[in-house]
Parts: sequence; C-alpha cells; structure tokens
Amino acid sequence: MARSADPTLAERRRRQILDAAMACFGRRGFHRTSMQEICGEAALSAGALYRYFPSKSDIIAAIAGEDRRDSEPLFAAIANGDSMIEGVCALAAHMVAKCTAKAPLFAEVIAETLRDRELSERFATHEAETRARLVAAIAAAWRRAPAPDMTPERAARLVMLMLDGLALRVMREGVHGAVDAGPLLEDFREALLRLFATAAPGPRKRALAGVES
Amino acid sequence: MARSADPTLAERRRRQILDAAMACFGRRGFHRTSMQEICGEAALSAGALYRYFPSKSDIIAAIAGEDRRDSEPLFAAIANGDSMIEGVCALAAHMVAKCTAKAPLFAEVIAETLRDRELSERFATHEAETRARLVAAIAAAWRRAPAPDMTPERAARLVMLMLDGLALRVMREGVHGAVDAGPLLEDFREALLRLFATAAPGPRKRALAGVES
DNA sequence: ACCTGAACACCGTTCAAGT
DNA sequence: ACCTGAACACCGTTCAAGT
Repeated sequence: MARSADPTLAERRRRQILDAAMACFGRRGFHRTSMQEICGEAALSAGALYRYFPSKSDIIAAIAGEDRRDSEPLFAAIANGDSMIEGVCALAAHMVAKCTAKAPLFAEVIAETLRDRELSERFATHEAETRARLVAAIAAAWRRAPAPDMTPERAARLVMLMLDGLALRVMREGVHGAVDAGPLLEDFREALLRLFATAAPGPRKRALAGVES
Repeated sequence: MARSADPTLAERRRRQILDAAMACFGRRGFHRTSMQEICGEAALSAGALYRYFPSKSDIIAAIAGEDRRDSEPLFAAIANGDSMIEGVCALAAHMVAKCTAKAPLFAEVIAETLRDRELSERFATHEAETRARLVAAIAAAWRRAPAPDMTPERAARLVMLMLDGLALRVMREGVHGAVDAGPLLEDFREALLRLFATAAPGPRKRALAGVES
C-alpha cells in the first residue's frame, strides 16, 4: 500500500476539492450539482477527483465533519461559566449563526444525513459524543450552582431536542432567504429559563414562598 | 382545456402511482428509486405516469400533502379537552407514530422539503396554517383553565420547535432501525409540564407556598 | 505518482406513434 | 382520450492511456 510521495499534495487536493464542492453545493444543492461541475470549479479532472474522494457521498461526509472542532470552547463555557443557561444559549447562537451563514449547504448536509445509511451512522456517533460532552458540561455547571430537579442526562436530551428543532427551523427559513435569528433565540432562552427553573413549587421540594405582593 | 372523459380514472391512476411511489421510496429512498421502478410497481409506462405527475418532485409533494386531513381532531382535542398539555402530547404521539411507521418515507419527504424550493414554499404555507390552528387551540384551552404567564403565540412556537426536534430525532433513529418512542414522549411531556407550569413562583405572580414538608 | 478524458451504465423526461 | 416505449440529454463512476 504505497503512501503518497508528497503527503501535503493529497491534503491540498482534498481542500481544493472540498472548497469547490462547498461552493457548488451552496449554489445549486447536492443532487443538482454534478461531479463535472465540482471538477470544473476545482480545475481537476473526474479521474483525479475520484482519487481523493471515492464517491460524491464521501464529499458530503467530509464537509459534515469539517467544523466539529470549533465547538469545544462552547462546551467548556457551559461547564465553567456563571450560568449554564447562558452557556447553552451561546451554543445555540453559535449553531444558528453557522446555519444562517450557509443555510443551503447545511440543509444539504442534513438532508443527505437523513438519506444515506453510512452518513447517518457517522452522524449518530458524532451526536452521541456531543450528548456526552453536554451531559458532562451540565453536570459540572450544576455542581457549581443551584440545580433544578432533573438529571443532567434528561437536561441534555431536552437541550438537544430543542437545538434540533432550532436547526431545522433555521434551515427551513434560511434555504431560500434571510432568517431573523433574534426572535428564535429569544424563544429558546425563554424555554430554557422555564425548563431549568430552580426551586419549582413542587409538592416534595422545599418551596420558596412568594413573600411580596 | 379538455377535461377528462372519466374523471374517476384520473383519480384512480394518481392513487395507483402514489401507492407505487410510496412503496418504492420507503424501500429505496427518493433519489435511489428511478421513475422506471415506479412505473414497474404501478404497472404503467413512463409516458402514462408523466400524464398524471409532471415530475418526480410532484410525486413527493403529493405524498407530503396526503395526511394533512387526519390531524384535525387532534387540534380540536387540544382546544376542548381537559388538559392542553395532554392534548399536545397526543398530537406529538400521533406524529411520532406516523414517523416511526414509515420513517424512511418521511425522512425522504423532509429531506426533499429542505432541498427543493417549490416544496419548501408549499411546506411553509402548511406550517403557517398549522401554527395558526395550534395558537387558536392553545388560546381556547387556556380560556378554560389556569394559564401560564405566556402568550399562546409563543407557546405554539415552542411546541412546534419541540415537535420539529422530535420529528428529526425519530427520523434519524427510524431510518435504519426501530425507534423506542416511549422515552422520547416521556421527555416531551416532562418538558411541556415545565414549560407551561402554571403559577410559577415569579416575583409578580401570586405564589403557591409549599405547605407540606 | 498523478492525472486525463473518453466510455459505460445508468437517469429523468419527452414525444411520435399506436389504440 | 389514454397509453406505449424508443429516443434524448444528461448523470456518477471507471479505466486505459498518458506524463
């Protein structure tokens, strides 16, 4: 199994192809852009392209895996910040910004992730990791501040449920026009505040009596 | 513009084609099933099929529009039932059941809805109608029972955000295997209970003191 | 080692021709 | 009026041939 003579060439070619593909997918969608178009945009022949990506699907997979790294600080902020809720809001804002910036491309990725078996499995793995990071971050946050009557596991599941909803909504509004993120994030924060309110007046929790009024 | 000689034939042919397409899409996905396959399944030639559906996209659009009718009673139940929360849970359960029963098909519909401009617009119209019905139903429910400190509009947006998240999750788990709806719906109900808790111990609401313990 | 581009086996859609 | 199916203009992918 011969390794590449110039290992940086392979990496540069992959970048070149990925950039070309992202430009094309963003313009025309995954299924409407042909390999020929990507070849044209990347100034490479079909044969050369297939040397670096064995199929069109693999290109989308590579794009989907691209920006996993830059979310790490967001999780650290949830774990160590003053407010778990604000930390999660920042995570949501980050995601919404990414989605609005390149909604058509992300819509393609989501759609393809729902369609392709292999992509779907890769995505499930990634999602499980993300959930684990979120559980750890929420648990850490709640060790440092008053926590509601809920497990970090359920909290993480609820947060991810809402993040999924948010993503889908931003996609749908963003694929064919501008999206106003403000109200969406405001709704999201309001939901978090109610979901994770501490000291709820439940029957078997210590209750804070409403003193004033 | 000649009308059909036998108006029931057109309807029967559309059903025949739609049923064939749903079977094929469920088996192999939207983009992987060819028009030839649908023709084979429907026992019709390509030309005949194109007489009833001008494109492959129109077939998916027709499938997406198919089961809008049967959700009407669910909204009525929210408006008139004892508990708005239980009504919304029933709506969620209905949606989850539909999605789990034919996850691959619904995943195709969602994916295509994100990809295709015309489909996306039809979907947006449908969604706006749904939201209006939900707002009306929640407002009606809250006129008959204690309501939380929230507008029906925001409540409807939050419910739809969570329903979207739920749908996406069920799709992702269901496209390639069985999905256990129980825990998902339990999370969903728990979220609703917290989101729409009445008499929250906020500073300017009458507060229920925790008497026992 | 890396690349080219013609060729292959398809695809969605159309349309002249049948009944 | 309704249908057929060959034909058209593509598509993703491969592979012999070049450098």
